[in-house]
Amino acid sequence: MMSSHAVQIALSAVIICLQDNYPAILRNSGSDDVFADALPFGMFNPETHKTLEGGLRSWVTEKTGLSLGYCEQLQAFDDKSPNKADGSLHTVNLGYLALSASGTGKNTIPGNLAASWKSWYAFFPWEDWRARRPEIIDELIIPALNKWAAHEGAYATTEEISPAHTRIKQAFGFNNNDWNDELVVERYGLLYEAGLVVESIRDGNSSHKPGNAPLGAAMADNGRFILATAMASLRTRLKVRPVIFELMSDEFTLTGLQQSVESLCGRSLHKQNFRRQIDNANLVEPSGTTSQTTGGRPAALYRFRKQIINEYTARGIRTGGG
Amino acid sequence: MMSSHAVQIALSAVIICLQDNYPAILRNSGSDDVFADALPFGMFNPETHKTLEGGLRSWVTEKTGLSLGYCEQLQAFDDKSPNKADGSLHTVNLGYLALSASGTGKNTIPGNLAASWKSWYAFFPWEDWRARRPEIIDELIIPALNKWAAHEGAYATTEEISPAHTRIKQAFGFNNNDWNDELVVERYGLLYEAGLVVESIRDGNSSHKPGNAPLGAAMADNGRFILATAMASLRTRLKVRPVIFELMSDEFTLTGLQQSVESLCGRSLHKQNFRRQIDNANLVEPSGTTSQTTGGRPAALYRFRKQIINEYTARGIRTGGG
DNA sequence: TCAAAAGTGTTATCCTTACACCCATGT
DNA sequence: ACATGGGTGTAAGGATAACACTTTTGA
Repeated sequence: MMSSHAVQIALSAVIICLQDNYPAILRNSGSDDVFADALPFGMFNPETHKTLEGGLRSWVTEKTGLSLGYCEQLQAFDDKSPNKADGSLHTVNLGYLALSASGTGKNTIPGNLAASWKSWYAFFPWEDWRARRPEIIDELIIPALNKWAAHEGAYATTEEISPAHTRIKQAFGFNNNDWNDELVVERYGLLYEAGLVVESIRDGNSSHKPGNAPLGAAMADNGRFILATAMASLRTRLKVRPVIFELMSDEFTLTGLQQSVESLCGRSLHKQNFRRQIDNANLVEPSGTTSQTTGGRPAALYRFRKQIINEYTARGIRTGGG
Repeated sequence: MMSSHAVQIALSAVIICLQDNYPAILRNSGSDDVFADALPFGMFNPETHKTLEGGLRSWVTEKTGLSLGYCEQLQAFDDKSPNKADGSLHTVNLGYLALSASGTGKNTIPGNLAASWKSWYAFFPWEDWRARRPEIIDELIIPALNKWAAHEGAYATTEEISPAHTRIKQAFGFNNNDWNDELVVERYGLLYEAGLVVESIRDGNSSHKPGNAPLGAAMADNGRFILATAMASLRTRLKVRPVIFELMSDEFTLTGLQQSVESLCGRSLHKQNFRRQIDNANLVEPSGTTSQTTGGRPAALYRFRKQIINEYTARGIRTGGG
């Protein structure tokens, strides 16, 4: 007899690698509709998998051939999709963040798979501030959110700012200079609640008029929410642990390192200060060789000083300011 | 037919409140052996519970009568206990951290329950540095760990420090001054691996000779590991978000606030700098009244400025230095 | 009057931020 | 020569860490 507590656990993976100028995630593209993109996942099998993370690693290797380095559990996510009536088990989504290092062929996946890399900014265009404050924010997002908040916060007094407006300001910044790159989940959550992303309409959250502009590419199930969590986690982690090197090739230029960090946190950084940070933290050492492929003066190549882990708990990279 | 992927999810809660001078957790004390203390939990029921956190809140309210404030999912934990052969479902433990505010009667739980509060330092005596560096570290822990590491790291060259020794130094501090209060999991993990806590012997991790001194009170299953995760999370969170006020009464003195923070991070803080922190951060406002119960000069009472959340993303409390 | 705890003022130091400038290579 | 990107030095500002000292109560 089936216990009323029986569920199954889907181990969903946000697998990230760095491509030319943006972080990319591995996604399955099965169907043909707007929800075509889905996070790859495998079911946890308690009989064959000793641990949850072990289960994840085993299906990733099996299905994609990628060998994962850094791997971190994100959270267990509620399945918000309506219950299937076919008696199949309720599924709980356990999200993981995994990093795949750059390097010759390391990120290639077999051609026969319906999986491929896609820029994470395709799903979150408002998160990329490297060139400028994205137009989509002022042209579409803020007006639509304010409209929603005005409706939502009708009960707020005129003196106090409504809770909804507060959330908007916190998430998207009070002014141009206080954008917080870590609030990815808060921002997506607002857009979802306000009915501005396609997933929100799909899930029957239709008490709000759907915006007619699609804000970023959608994903199946709660894939985009899990991705938002992964982005936030990585952007946070980056600043306190040297995880960036899990994504780099063995050798890299300082500018290359800086661009990688920038692509992850979606902001451009101050060159000199970035270099001093790296220098002070003793995170890298020169490999002795140079790269001539950068266009101007040849750049010295560096590698990660793995020994730093033996010296003290290695810190990450500060990205404050610009 | 039972799917091979079927599991059940136990929602385990680390419920924390502040008692006189230490943080306390709610624990069930059922049996009579060393593993008597267990984290309270309830099974997730997908038919009645809409969400995972909802499921947790509902059984906590039902069984304990406590109304939870802040609640945060920690992680899904592997069940390390050997599989039962009785065909019952494999259980995955989903850990939560929940805070219960102080105040008249707010933390009282019905007398008919086999649950009660217990200092978290009973389980982790080496984590309380408020009075001094705990003797247990130098008298028992470090010698035992070094013995284990010497055995473990036999392959290390004489020039390089062995990985095991590195982990010990990182977790317990290179010297007296660089204790990192957030590394609770790393420290417990080391003790577990080295066979120095009773749980490690119980779980059959007996390749190492068991130490004959019990290091802290044990817990059933992986309860102590989950508790370690909760402590680490709270100590980290404390410094970036104003969660401390979820544990305080409505009104408090600055010294009371400081002692609460100290009890959580297990370190004593510099009074003047603590006050300046609080002042600069605009976290509290005077209530206008004073408390005469503190022994010396009456102390002004303060309350949390809830509006701060409307002004910007409120920060937490720095605890760096001493 | 003295112990005990509350509360204030000031200074040295370091890290962050920002600016201005020089160097080596390809075209 | 000049454009392009690599690389360095130095100064202003703010937060942190540490210091010494005064005030108000109860016993």
